[in-house]
Amino acid sequence: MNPKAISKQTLLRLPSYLSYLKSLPKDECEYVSATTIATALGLNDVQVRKDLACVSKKGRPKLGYVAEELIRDIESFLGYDALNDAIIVGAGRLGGALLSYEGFKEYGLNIVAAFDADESKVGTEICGKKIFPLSKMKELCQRMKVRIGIITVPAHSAQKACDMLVDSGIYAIWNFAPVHLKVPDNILVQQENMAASLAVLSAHLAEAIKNNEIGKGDEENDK
Amino acid sequence: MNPKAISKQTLLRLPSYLSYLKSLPKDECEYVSATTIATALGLNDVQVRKDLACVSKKGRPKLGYVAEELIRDIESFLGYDALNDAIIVGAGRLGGALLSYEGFKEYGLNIVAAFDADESKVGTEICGKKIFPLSKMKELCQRMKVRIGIITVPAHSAQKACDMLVDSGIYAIWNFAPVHLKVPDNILVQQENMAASLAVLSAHLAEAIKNNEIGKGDEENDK
DNA sequence: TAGATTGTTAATCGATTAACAATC
DNA sequence: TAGATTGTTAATCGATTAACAATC
Repeated sequence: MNPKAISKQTLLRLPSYLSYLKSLPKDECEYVSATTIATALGLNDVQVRKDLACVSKKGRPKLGYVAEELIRDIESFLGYDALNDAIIVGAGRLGGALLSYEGFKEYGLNIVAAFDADESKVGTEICGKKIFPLSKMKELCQRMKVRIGIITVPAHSAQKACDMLVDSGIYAIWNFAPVHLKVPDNILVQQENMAASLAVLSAHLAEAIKNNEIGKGDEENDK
Repeated sequence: MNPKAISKQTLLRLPSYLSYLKSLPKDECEYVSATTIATALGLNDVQVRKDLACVSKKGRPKLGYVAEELIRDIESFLGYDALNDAIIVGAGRLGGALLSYEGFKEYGLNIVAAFDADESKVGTEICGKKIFPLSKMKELCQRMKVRIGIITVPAHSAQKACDMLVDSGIYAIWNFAPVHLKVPDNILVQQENMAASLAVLSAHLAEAIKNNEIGKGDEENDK
């Protein structure tokens, strides 16, 4: 059914390629090789080549790939060239930060409004984007044909927010609450798991301290 | 050298177990089975059992694991019981949001200060935490024995921020900039890749639209 | 031509899942 | 005892890497 099924790993790596390619000086680098990309990002070159093969045209032996083309192909594959409207549920600190971050437009994400249960927030604006009561969610989503919902409410109300989004006809959810959401099969949930990242950091640090690889402070910098 | 090397995948799942366990009503659930956890989080039960075996005591057949004990063991394994001081480089929107999020303490992360190149921000406070000029970073890190640095600067200055952190004696870096950082071998970088999450969301959505699984809006809700 | 690079096929590696005996 | 659950060993699966012929 799906002719070129792409692995999740590959999908996760594409944005790094994109940002690397964009960081290259345009005039100097018409061609870029998989080996170059791999070295810059600390990856295996065959892996990069396979990833690129999923989304772009063939490279040319000895030269590599046309950088401009690669950028366009990755962007179009990831859907960054078409703007998707999204709403945020939870206009707290994190929600506010996301709401006011202009950079998401580069990724094809356009946050149009926020919703919050807190009546004192309703009616106010963050960066020109209005905060509405939860009761308005369904109507606004359907009228504006919003397909993406972002959850930035506390963990205990995340499932409720999720249910409301689903009921509003949302198709994909980006969840910042550290909770596993239960959704119908046809709804996509992308978990943004900061707690998990933090766990990796924290565990490595704990391990290093236990093994005396680092001191309790900066001793290794002294004598 | 490392007696019980734990897989990165396991490490990433531990926080979900923890948050699930904490969400259980204490009085009702003295014991919790791997099967229950697995079902709740949409995982395989053997996987949960193997993960738990890495960090906790044996479970009891027919009953499961003692919930309280599991919570303690995971927390201690992840180092959440010992508070680590951290600093943030970049006091913009995202940096400010992280700075003012109290919840990190639960994960053993204590953000003590922020640094920013913008002179107009220097001297101000966010949630009682001071913003310092970059020039003060090294001295403060060494004096307070800070081991974790968080990067929330724009992509183009992330490597510079990173170099400064390394020079300041930082041991682990949590990077929110969508850039691959070059660091010495002994420094741990944890990449928080929102662009990658967004890519997954965006690509699935683009695919679904192409396959006509969803309409251009809410038509499927009509007639 | 020689050499860097591509793309593909095969081998390796690691993680997940299945099967099953042991336990309470 | 019967049945739910554990922990372990073996099988499966998928992703990464190695090897190599093809290309410019």
